Amino acid sequence: MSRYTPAEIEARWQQAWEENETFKAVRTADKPKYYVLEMFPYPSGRIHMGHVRNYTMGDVIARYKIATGHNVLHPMGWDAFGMPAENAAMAIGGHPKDWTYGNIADMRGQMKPLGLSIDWSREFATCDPEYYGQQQALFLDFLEKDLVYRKNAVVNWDPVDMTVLANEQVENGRGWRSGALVERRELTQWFFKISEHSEELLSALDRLDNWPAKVKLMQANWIGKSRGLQFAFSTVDAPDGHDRIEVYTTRPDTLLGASFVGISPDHPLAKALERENADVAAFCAECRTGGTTEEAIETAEKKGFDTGIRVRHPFDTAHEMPVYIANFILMDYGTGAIFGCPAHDERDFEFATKYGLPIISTFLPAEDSAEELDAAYVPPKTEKVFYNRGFAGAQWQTGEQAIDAAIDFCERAGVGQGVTKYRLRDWGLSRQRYWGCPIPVVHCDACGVVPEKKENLPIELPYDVTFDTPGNPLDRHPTWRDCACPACGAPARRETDTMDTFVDSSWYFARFTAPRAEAPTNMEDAAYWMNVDQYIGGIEHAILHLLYARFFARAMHICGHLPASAVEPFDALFTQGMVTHEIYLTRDDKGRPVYHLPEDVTDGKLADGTKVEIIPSAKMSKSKKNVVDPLNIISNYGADTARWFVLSDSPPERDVEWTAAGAEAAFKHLSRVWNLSDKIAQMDKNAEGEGDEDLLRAMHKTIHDVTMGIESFGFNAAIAKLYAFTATLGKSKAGHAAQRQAIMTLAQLMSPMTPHLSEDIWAAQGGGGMIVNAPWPKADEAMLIDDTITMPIQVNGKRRAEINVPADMAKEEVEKIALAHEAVIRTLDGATPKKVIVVPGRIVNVVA
RNA sequence: GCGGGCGUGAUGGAAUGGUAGACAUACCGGACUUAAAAUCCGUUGGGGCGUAGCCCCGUGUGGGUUCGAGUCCCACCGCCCGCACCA
Repeated sequence: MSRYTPAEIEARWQQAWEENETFKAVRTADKPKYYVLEMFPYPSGRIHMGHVRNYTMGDVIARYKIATGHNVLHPMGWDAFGMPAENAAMAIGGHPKDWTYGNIADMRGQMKPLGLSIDWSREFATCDPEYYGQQQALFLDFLEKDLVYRKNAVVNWDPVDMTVLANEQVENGRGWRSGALVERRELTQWFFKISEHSEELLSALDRLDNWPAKVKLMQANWIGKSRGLQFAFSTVDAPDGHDRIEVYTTRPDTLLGASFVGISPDHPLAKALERENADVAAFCAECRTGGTTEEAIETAEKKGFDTGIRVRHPFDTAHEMPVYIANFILMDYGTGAIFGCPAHDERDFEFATKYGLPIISTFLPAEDSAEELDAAYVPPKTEKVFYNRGFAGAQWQTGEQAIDAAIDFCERAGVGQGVTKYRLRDWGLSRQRYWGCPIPVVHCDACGVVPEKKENLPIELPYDVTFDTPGNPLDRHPTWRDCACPACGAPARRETDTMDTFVDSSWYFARFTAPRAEAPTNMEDAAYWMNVDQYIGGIEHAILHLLYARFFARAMHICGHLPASAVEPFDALFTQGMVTHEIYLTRDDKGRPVYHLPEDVTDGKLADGTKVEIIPSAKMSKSKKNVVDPLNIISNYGADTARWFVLSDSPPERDVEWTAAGAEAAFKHLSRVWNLSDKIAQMDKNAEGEGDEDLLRAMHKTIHDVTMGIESFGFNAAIAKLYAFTATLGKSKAGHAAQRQAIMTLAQLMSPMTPHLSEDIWAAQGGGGMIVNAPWPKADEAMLIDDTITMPIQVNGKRRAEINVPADMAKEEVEKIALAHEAVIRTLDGATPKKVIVVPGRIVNVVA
């Protein structure tokens, strides 16, 4: 008897697919198209189990769609610009370009043995000049259509290394290399006008029926549409030009409870005061340390500085309130100034308590509630409360009603107007780094900022740069910056900032439809292949990447690079979970953890018998030594085993824990299937047997269940059905013809997950051609219906018995049989049933 | 701090509001073997009783809706993801 030898089988079929160009995406009129895309990888140099899981899921869909008669586009590329390449150059020397392309070659070599159905002829990397040159062309088109502009924005500044830091490079408010306290500093930067599209990006979410609800909700909250009142306080004793402070509030119903005004340290008034008052300057400088992330700002201790300036309450000019500079107010949202109502906002309450400010309620839980509060009273906006200081007179109403009433009242009183605002900010794309797409503009002393001419694209990165000092090597390069002004021809300077890598990943899906086109896209190809029918990636991209890509598709349409039908580029989205692994650790004499590799641990012990602590289900990370290399799994068990396992144990949207035992079990199962096929192939071709009908019924049910499983991303459930059917087939005594039909169908149903094994079985059974080209099996509806069914019988919701009845039995008949059941009579104990609920084909519930 | 998600046996998980624990792992038992491995078969949520059977409890905690809740609603606890310069 022969054995299952994946190494030999997999190499053979991969070669066959390649020779036949099986996965080359072609446009033909006779078939519908299907575009399946997994979020392309960053070329770190090693593939990991997360990649295997991501690409296997896409591959299952791609192969299933090939089998169901589609022209499938399933491409692969590399998100190749970014900081790690520069970090590597700083840490170990070498050049980011060499490092990146070396990693791409390595990873391609590691990916090919997985047997993915990828059209490799479309491969590109975002650091290819052919790609980023087209991206520069897009930038120039965006500039022409007024979709991009320049303004000041803050960055993290490391005062020791004299360089801009990414948020990731700021650790606890300090630079990761220098350890210096990070400061916020303003630079002039390029911005995409994404916020102009806020309403459209928000309302279009409703049409994305095949996106996870949670992603749409996160995007909607991120865009953050709100209705509120914008008005001004008039100031007392403020510097010239600051006689008003504009404020935006979503809770104008609390305006009569205002007790202070807060402004951002970056507010124009704060800046004016800073220039003339050393104490203010010191406070603002303190506020500007510690990184630019919203998280850092909002979790920092709330601090305020009383400017001594007062404002008059618009509805009671005798009521003067202090103006504080406060570190938790963001200049980017609203007007950069707020009024504080401590009674109905927890943060304001904390602030007022700290600085001894009055706490004035505008509504209370009840008419006779005490006005003194020991905490902010913040009920849901839909709850009815009693307004003791409302604008529509004292009365009961919900917050929602009161807000509308307040806006209305204020507008009529001439205090501001109702406005709609969005939290979404414009997308800053400038990066002060080398390894990115150069921004194709020139700075000329006479002409100002001038776009580069399209015929000069791509503006290529120079190769001769060094990374021995922090900062952007393009700034230090002796000649690269020097150029002629495209407008006047005078000597000018090239912009040295490069683009955010999110720009690269915001249109690569469109480029895949015509990767060698002389323009960013070819409209014919884009019209045929777009949209991406199924996009698959991690939930961590739920907001930024997906929002930017949606904006880019709109912008590309405006510039004529995508059809109108492609402004929502991803028809269906699936967010998959991570691959995790246990962490094994012991403690050193100071109690610090010492991590151990999985292969050094047996039965929870090290070789010397020391017991290890086990942390279950942790994200794979090199420093925790819990990384499993897919290449080891492939060389031990084959790609089909790795693919089968990552799909089998957990639902795709959840994390899956990699276990050695699970991988072993997957391999055993595939061996079992292979042996089963081998046994059937050796059977007498004319052999008759028993139970052909039962086997074929089980087969058709399996076809149905697995098809549903694949279509609904229930891969783990589909695999459970395949396990069960394998067991059924293994035990079957059916004749050769039925068994052959069963094993070939099993191979087909498994083929999206285990394509090599399936091809081999197909060939061994004389299937003819390759299984990858065979049409997907169809379940015979007549074979799915059972004549009799088992119905559980509940008494008061608890299961007490079950009965076997014909599937089409009338309700009354079922009820009669149920009530006559011995266990039901016993449980009722003489009581008369009040009601009997019969759910046909499902369940009977007797209510006593 | 803000936004989103998740929580079911020893473990990963299954379950259109309708028999909780499919399928797999692990454990235990059996067959085969001189033995082991491999392979095959079987048992296994917890507790109890008069043990061919029956009863009670059970899906993070506490409430609620329903004939019926793992599933829907509210509150709490724990963990995970994102927070605009990580990709």
